[in-house]
Amino acid sequence: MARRSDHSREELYELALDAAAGIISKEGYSALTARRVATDIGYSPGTLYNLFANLEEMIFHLKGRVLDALFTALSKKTLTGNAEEDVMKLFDEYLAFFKGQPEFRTHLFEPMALPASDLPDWYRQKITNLVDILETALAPLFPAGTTERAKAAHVLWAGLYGISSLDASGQLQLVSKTDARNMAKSLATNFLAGLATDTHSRGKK
Amino acid sequence: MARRSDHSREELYELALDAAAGIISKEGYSALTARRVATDIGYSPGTLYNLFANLEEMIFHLKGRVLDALFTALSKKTLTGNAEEDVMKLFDEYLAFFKGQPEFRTHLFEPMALPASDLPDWYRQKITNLVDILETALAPLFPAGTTERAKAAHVLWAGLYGISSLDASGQLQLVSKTDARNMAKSLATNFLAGLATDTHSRGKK
DNA sequence: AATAATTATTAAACAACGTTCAATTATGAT
DNA sequence: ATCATAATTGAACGTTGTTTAATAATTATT
Repeated sequence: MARRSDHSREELYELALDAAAGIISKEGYSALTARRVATDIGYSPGTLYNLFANLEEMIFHLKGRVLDALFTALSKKTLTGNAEEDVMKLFDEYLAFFKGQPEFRTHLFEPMALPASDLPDWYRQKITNLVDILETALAPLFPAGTTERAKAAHVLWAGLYGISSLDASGQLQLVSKTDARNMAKSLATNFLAGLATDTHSRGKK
Repeated sequence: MARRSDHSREELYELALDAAAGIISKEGYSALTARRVATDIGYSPGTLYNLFANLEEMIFHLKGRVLDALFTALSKKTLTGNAEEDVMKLFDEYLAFFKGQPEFRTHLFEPMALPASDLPDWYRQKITNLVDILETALAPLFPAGTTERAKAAHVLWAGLYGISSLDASGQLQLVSKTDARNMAKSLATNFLAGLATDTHSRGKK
């Protein structure tokens, strides 16, 4: 019942998130409890409440970490200038990132069940950064900074999110034999081909 | 501490799911507890465990109900034979279905966090039925029963799921001003246009 | 250097949760 | 009428998230 100073506040923060991630990947999301994290880092549950407002906030910060890690993975990819090829490159990396870690995909990559206005700026920014990578891959197809480009990036982002979501939950294999990569490729190819026809011929309907 | 027979097993089942849905829509998902449902239907918590193995299973059945309701809503739409128009009709109905009920979309339309092989057949069937509606709308574009048609339906389904997911969590408004319907339209239009080019010209790469 | 203020840490407690179970009583079968 | 079966319950168990008063280490002030 005393002060310790074995770790700084920042160290404690990292320690807690490390422990939380380890628990989830080794024993599943349901094993993640405040007491368990506290035990694993050698502190009492109360200490966690000095770092985070509550468990939910701790998990929220863990989600932030996942966004960071995905950003790092996607950033490593070098783009060729061929939009379709580059989009597919990013799609592949995205799917690979979560492969073998369905627990992370299922529980740490979901949107919050909260009004978006309550999302802190640092979290919004992490998402924006991710979508921006995709938008960059679309640069060859659009003049810079157009709303069309942003919109296309968002549709691709949301579409891939959906594919990855159904894949992680095993729902893809329910109905079709098509795997996630196959579907992602179909999305990228056809959506981009469709964009091309839009740009060229304006007299559709 | 006695037997009652005020309601049959089936009535009790419906009563419980009614109560659960009411609690969620009125007070949010976090208010949904076994004790609360029991209180609302005038039984003790133990009775719920005579109906369902556990709370999770009860929620699972509630999810089945949501799938049924969505199926009913989508089935009412009459298709015109114009694929793009019909797909958009279905997309609109889908988005409208969850509008104003984000709690349902967020918590009762998520894939399970379980191995797909554990999903009971009745649940798989409900999902299949939904995707089949979408596949029907693609009939004008493909010979019946082709894997291409099924695949296209699944990509559209997953894509819409992603859009609706990010929308429900408010993440769409985070980065762009494009709303869900707008994005759904972009997905439908461009993906279908892309499909058309695929069918016609086979000499891409 | 001594004292005061602040901060980190903890053990213990609280209320609420999911779930189980022995006891009890109504129903259905013999 | 009797027996078996099934439904219902209250009470209990273990666990959870969270709060709090007490305690001791650090930091600030003099």
